Amino acid sequence: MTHNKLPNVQTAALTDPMAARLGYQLRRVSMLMMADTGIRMAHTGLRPTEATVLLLVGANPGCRQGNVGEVLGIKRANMVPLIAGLIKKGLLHRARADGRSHTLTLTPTGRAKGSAVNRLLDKQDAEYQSRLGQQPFAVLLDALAKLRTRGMP
Amino acid sequence: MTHNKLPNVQTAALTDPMAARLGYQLRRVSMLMMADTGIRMAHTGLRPTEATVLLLVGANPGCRQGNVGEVLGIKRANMVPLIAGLIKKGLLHRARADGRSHTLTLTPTGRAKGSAVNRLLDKQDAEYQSRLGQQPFAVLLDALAKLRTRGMP
DNA sequence: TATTGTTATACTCTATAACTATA
DNA sequence: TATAGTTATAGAGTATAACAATA
Repeated sequence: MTHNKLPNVQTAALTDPMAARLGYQLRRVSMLMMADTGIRMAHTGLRPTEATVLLLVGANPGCRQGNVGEVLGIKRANMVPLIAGLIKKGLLHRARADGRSHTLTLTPTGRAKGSAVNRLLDKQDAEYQSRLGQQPFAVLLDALAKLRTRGMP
Repeated sequence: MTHNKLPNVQTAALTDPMAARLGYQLRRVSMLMMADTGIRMAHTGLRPTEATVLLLVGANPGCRQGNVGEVLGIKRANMVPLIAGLIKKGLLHRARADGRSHTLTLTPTGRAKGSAVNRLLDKQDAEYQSRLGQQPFAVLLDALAKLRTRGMP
């Protein structure tokens, strides 16, 4: 055989010591799926994080801004530009609850976007579920929920 | 009852429409676990990303820089400061393979750090496994592997 | 011409500390 | 005094485009 290319340390597939690491695999898959979500919702003009805020406010009209951040794990300081952006896009309406707290509601446009996002996520989850199989998909979601509640330190 | 605090829309626990969304839960859990990993390895002076590079090089002495990035999903451009940092810390040794490619190996110090990181990750995974149960833990890892290979678009 | 590493730069999301004003 | 929102700023990680040197 001429041009026999024996695998050497340079060209061989590397052994991946992370393959069995839960944290690493969670991160890689999470990033892949997040990127996929981002592409799927690009036409809405929303990024994944903005979309979650939109959906949460849609499900809880009149909720307070700080409460949204609490539920989504977004720090108060980081909520400010996020909310401002959604208001600027005409998707969110902010009103004073009392002198220091704000109340959030979707505008009609925001509700429409929210529905579009929900349909899109339904489709995405359906695709992933059919890839994994219904039962492993359910086990996966259940395991993730357990890891969130039965407290990470 | 004086001071009867009836739950209202402001103080009530919000309904979370993301609860059943795979992508969202993956992201939240991934971030929690990543942060936990970061805390556990803080004393090594390494961040999680640096640690993965260290472990991969440790398992594949003499591998090329670009190949490491490929396996870990890190772009070439972002590998540069990452590798430079590890060399500066005395953990990594870089040599020329040919005029354009570099070869990476761990220094003795790097090997020691790698072992420490591996022990630490073993412990972490063991803890999470005992929280979830052995079987769901295995199903979880398997599902994640499937989601990575049976290609995300 | 394609590959390897590099530079420069921008973007997303997150983290921290300090400030204002209200309760 | 504690809370809600805000400002400013830093950081980690990622992404893209363009370049030099080499194969």
